[in-house]
Amino acid sequence: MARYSKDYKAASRAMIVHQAAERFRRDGIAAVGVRQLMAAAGLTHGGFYSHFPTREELVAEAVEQAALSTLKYLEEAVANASKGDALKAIVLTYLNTRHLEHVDRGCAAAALAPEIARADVSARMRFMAQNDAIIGLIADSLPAGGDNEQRQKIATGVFAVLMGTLQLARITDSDSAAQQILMAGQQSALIVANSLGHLATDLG
Amino acid sequence: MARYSKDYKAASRAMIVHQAAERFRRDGIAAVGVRQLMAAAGLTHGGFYSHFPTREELVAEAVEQAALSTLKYLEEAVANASKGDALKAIVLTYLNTRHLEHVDRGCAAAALAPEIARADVSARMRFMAQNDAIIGLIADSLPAGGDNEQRQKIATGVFAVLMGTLQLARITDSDSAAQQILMAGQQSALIVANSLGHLATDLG
DNA sequence: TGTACATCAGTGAACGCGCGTTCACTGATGTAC
DNA sequence: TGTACATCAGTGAACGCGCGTTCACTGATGTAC
Repeated sequence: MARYSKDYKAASRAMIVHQAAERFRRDGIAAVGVRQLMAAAGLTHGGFYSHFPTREELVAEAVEQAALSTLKYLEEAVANASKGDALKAIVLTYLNTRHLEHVDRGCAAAALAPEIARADVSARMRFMAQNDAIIGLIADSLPAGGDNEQRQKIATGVFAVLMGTLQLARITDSDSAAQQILMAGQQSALIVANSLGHLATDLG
Repeated sequence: MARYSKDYKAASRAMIVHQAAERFRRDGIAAVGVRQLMAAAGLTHGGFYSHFPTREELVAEAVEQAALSTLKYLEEAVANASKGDALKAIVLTYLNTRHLEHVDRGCAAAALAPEIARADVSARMRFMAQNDAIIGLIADSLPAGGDNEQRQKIATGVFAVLMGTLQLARITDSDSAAQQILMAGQQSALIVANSLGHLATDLG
């Protein structure tokens, strides 16, 4: 691409965001510096501030993009699933060995949720917009039943199981323990999803 | 306490671990330096290495202690609950506004799971031992039914909902949205717990 | 087409700062006689 | 009881290093004529 073509700088910027989205998920947001990131994008660090006003702004953008790519990945899984199997497709796409092992390409929430909670308000809001879309996709994939509010609650619960399960499985040192955790999460996610239409459990 | 009494140095060490357990949860493990930690414990940084061989060793110990204190807190909630309400007590103790707001005193998994997954093997194993005890407490609090293996799976799923829900609720900028997430998590956790004895949902 | 100049994406030295870790030291407390 | 010495928890300067950020500069590409 020509250095002065309309898209040249945009491509550099996209590369920086792409590398950040991967490395933040792999190493943690706090552990990745501007220099390493620019080097990973094939650039030197000095140019960073012609693309982003601050490192924080890149964090917001990278986290948003990471969440967006998980949304797209799950949408694809749903599109490829046979009718009625959308939810099962989401659960098995999210809770499997490949996703367990590829933190850097996986769900931003699973890799970074507590760190995102400590980020500035703009990063949190941009992340949440994408993550709410994921929860919306889950809501649309639930079995029939319930009003919109109830479906939203159940979808939120399903996502919490998925994310929490993946995080737990990533902490263990044993492959077999990780597999057992993944299977527990699969079962629990489907239990929550299939509860729609049963009597709601009341905390009374 | 006398400077040369048997417990003097042990008390300093305990103070360092205590401060680390709080600050790691509040700010993230990577964001807390040895100097700030020693200052918070009322000491200067040079003495750190007469207590711990490396910062990593403190991380392992602080994370273990943080998880242990959550275990004790939940055990107390169970002990104070009327018979048959143990699980409900755990869910309402874990998913409430107080816990949401007090990251520094709360569940280590909810505050740090992805960072713990990146820590060295000793930290991960020591954390997991305590966290498995929490899951064991949940298993013991489930309604009757199921074999041990099934109860363990369900307890793992319940914990994943609890942890995942708290993390999601902490990301939002809005109190009311956080409350809605907490309520969704409460409902989902109880749905998973009460599934014991129903027909297991199969992934077939 | 060839030359002069403007543009601007990217470079790399430099800023002050905090990191994890080491180490010679201080000085209060303990023990020996 | 008083003095001399040993112990050792804690101190703070110093090490090399990477951080986020700034800025004067480079040099390839573009435009004007």
